Amino acid sequence: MYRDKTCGELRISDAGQKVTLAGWVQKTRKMGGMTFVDIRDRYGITQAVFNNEIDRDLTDKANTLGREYVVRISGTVAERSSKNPNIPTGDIEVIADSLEVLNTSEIPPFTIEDNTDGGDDLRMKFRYLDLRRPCVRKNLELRHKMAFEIRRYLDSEGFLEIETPILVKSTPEGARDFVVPSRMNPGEFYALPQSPQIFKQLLMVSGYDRYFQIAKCFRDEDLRADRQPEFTQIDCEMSFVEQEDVISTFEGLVKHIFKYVKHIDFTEPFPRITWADAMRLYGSDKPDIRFGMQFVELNDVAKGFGFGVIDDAELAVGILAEGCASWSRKQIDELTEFVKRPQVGAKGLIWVKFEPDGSIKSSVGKFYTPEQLQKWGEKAGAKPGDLLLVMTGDAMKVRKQLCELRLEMGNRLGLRDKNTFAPLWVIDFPLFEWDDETQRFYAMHHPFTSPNPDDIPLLDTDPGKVRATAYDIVVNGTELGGGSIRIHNSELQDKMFKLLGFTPERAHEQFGFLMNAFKYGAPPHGGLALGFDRFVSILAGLDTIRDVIAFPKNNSGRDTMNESPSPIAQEQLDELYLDLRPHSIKDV
RNA sequence: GGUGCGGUAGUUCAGUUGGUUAGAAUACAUGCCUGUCACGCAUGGGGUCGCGGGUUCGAGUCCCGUCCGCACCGCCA
Repeated sequence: MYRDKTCGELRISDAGQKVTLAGWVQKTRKMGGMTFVDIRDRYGITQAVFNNEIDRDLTDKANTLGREYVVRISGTVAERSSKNPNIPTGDIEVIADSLEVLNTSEIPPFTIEDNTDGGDDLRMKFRYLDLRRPCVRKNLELRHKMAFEIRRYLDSEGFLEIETPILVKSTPEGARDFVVPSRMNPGEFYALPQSPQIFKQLLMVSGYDRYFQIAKCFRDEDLRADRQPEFTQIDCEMSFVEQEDVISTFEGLVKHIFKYVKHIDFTEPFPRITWADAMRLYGSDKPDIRFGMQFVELNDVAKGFGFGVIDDAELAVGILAEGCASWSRKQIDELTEFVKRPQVGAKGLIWVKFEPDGSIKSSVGKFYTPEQLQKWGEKAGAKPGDLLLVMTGDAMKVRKQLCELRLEMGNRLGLRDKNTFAPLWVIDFPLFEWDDETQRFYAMHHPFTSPNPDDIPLLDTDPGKVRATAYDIVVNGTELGGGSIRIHNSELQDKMFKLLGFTPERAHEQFGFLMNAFKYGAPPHGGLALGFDRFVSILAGLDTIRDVIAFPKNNSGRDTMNESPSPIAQEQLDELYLDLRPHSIKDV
């Protein structure tokens, strides 16, 4: 046995005990004839002390230790004469009587502590050192704990965890596939799954009426702070259920996680909002409802007074920032600059200040009388001291732009606290999304999503108005997951494929096996998938999912630690019947 | 595919209008220090200013190109 205690467990009650610890040297502090060595492992940090007056050779040896040396130290636990209240082991120290260097270490390129001096780039290159830092380790511990509680909850609800293949069939719809050449089938390719969607539906046909999987998924699209090329979903499917059953089961899961992992009890049902209302009130299908500031539509009180910017726009819509009438010209100019950035793309920003003395100041004072602006204020519920920010334009566009401004205001006013969690369901998504470029409908969720039964007649007359039986769960403005009730009737499925522009041949080629399966008694079914990495990062209070993944990829999909992706040998290419055409790659 | 920001010591950064030997902190090394825990004090070593080209008497600084990183838009059923 290398050790009999960890570096995190010794307390004052252990004083007098003889112990052996093993770990990494966090820091040495030499105080003349006395040397303190902080030794660290997964569990914590314990101070060992060496004293010239007790053992000169041993103290000399301790003085040769460098950062991140791996050591084994034996000694006696003793109460410290000066305690450190900042660490759990701060009441004690180990008076060393032996020291063994198990391994030396080069000087690490950054400090192994929460407040590291290393930048992101360097930390990723030396990720195995970065993972030694307690704050990164805590994220992975949280991830483990959540995965454990997810399994515990779903098991108690009768779900079976079933693995589905990683080498699957490529489908053209949806995200770009990662593909894998098949050596045994020259010229043919597998794809890595974007999700286990079709397999889980087949499992329903097979009668496994409650399935889940903590599943790796792959999408070959550009990355973001919250998007990795490979990521993990909590993927679930249930048979003989309606939307309400799925929602209540997974609301239960989310509540269970908050309760047992974060010790937060949600006693009330999560709020629900229709997609149409979410767009109208927040300009987003994933609203952050930690704060209000809902949109106020001003067409009826602002149009028709000869101000072109508003008269010519489809929609004038604003948000009320309570107590912000005192904001300076400079602060408001910053907001204007913010909405004019190309990423937001607005032309400008109209502001109206309802001063505490009852007067009104505004950027559109030339066009509107105070009485007219007062009407705006009434519509928005403005009180003296409030600031109304208004944008105009094409309805869908201006809502998106105002959404950005609303979130920015939330940030500036400190209304987006990381320790506050505001989940909600967004329901009644549209079934289709019209694409101007290709002049056709696309499935907003996926082509297996069932239309709302009430809207089925509209499929033939006005497909754009058809609502789907689809739902998303949103927490703090992040889409945590979504799902739908699926189509289990092959006639309806045929109709869907037709509306989506599939020829019967192509539908058969792509999804024939699913269509065949549906001929043999498919039960009504539906499900949902939660983004596991996002779920962990939300609970960890992080903006990026990178820090809850042990070995993440960077912005360009590269792993800078192992330098992947990388070229492969000509022999490997030959074996796979691949011809790279180097010139065309260079030209790209 | 696009926009923005960044790349200077092991690390994090500063570097003015283009001008003397490119600095600070930290890390590292050496010495002193017996209760430190962000220990302290002293001394020291450490630079392809991402790379390539250009302008100039002179470039870390200006221009062009390029590579890399981060954030975002497009994209992500």
